[in-house]
Amino acid sequence: MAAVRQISGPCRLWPEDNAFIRDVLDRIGDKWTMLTISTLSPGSLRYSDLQASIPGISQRMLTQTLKHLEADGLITRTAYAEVPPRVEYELTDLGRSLQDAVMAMASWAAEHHGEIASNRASSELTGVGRLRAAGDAATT
Amino acid sequence: MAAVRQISGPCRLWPEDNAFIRDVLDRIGDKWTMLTISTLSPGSLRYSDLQASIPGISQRMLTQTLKHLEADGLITRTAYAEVPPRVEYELTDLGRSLQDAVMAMASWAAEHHGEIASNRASSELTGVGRLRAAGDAATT
DNA sequence: CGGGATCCTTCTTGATACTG
DNA sequence: CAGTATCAAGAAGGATCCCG
Repeated sequence: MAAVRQISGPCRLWPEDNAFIRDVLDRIGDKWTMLTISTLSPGSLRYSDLQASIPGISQRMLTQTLKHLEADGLITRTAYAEVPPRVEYELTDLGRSLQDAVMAMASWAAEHHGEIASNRASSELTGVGRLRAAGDAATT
Repeated sequence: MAAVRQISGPCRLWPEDNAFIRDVLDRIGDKWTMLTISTLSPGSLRYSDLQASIPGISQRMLTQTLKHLEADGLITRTAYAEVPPRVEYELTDLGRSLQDAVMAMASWAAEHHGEIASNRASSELTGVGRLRAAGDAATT
């Protein structure tokens, strides 16, 4: 019922139902989630492999991200009761379907991050998008 | 030079350059940014229109988001020195190029948020992706 | 090896009040 | 109308220590 109803307007995508976008975004829009998904794209990986593949992540965030993804049904967690504990994580079909979107974002990021960087540098100089006025006065 | 170099591997997308992704993601991965971009998709809008179109946003976040987007060169800000101040925001070409990626995410979200929701509900019951053990154990 | 539980610091965000 | 300036609450994240 609350689906993507057909809007008669021009290009109006999400009427007033921004809700579900924010909901989904709050999960997969997070950087670690994105990186985790992309890292799992090639195939299943173990906890330590993931941690190694995602440089800046802490085990706290990795664990949390992994659990969220598992709870959302985007990945599966398989624990092998071996002597040296081994746990493998793998994308589910649902998770794989997200890959495309993630790739789109990633590709865009790869293609334009240079442009964005220079834009930011410029506005930094011209003071265009200047913000940070509040709390900046911590001259104490 | 740090672009999407061709990797010879299987599906390896981002070598060890997760950096730029996180960088871009930190800006456009944010929910307000996504919503703002999508809201501006149809065409230019004024500040108040944007605020009205994005229900939960506070003027602080709207202003901040708008400035970030402007600084990144994703939108343009045009102020008309009229008696009732009027400022219009519009996507730039760069901003429009992001639309696709945003749409991809949005579409995916629209298509699967229901599925995700039920998955989450299930794991909530089965305790699969259960986290929040800390402080939760007030069962003493 | 794979986490679970904690502590503590920083960043983010919302509510509010004021201005050109 | 279109922001700007502050403040305080809360969430997010990192570093640690510990266990099975």
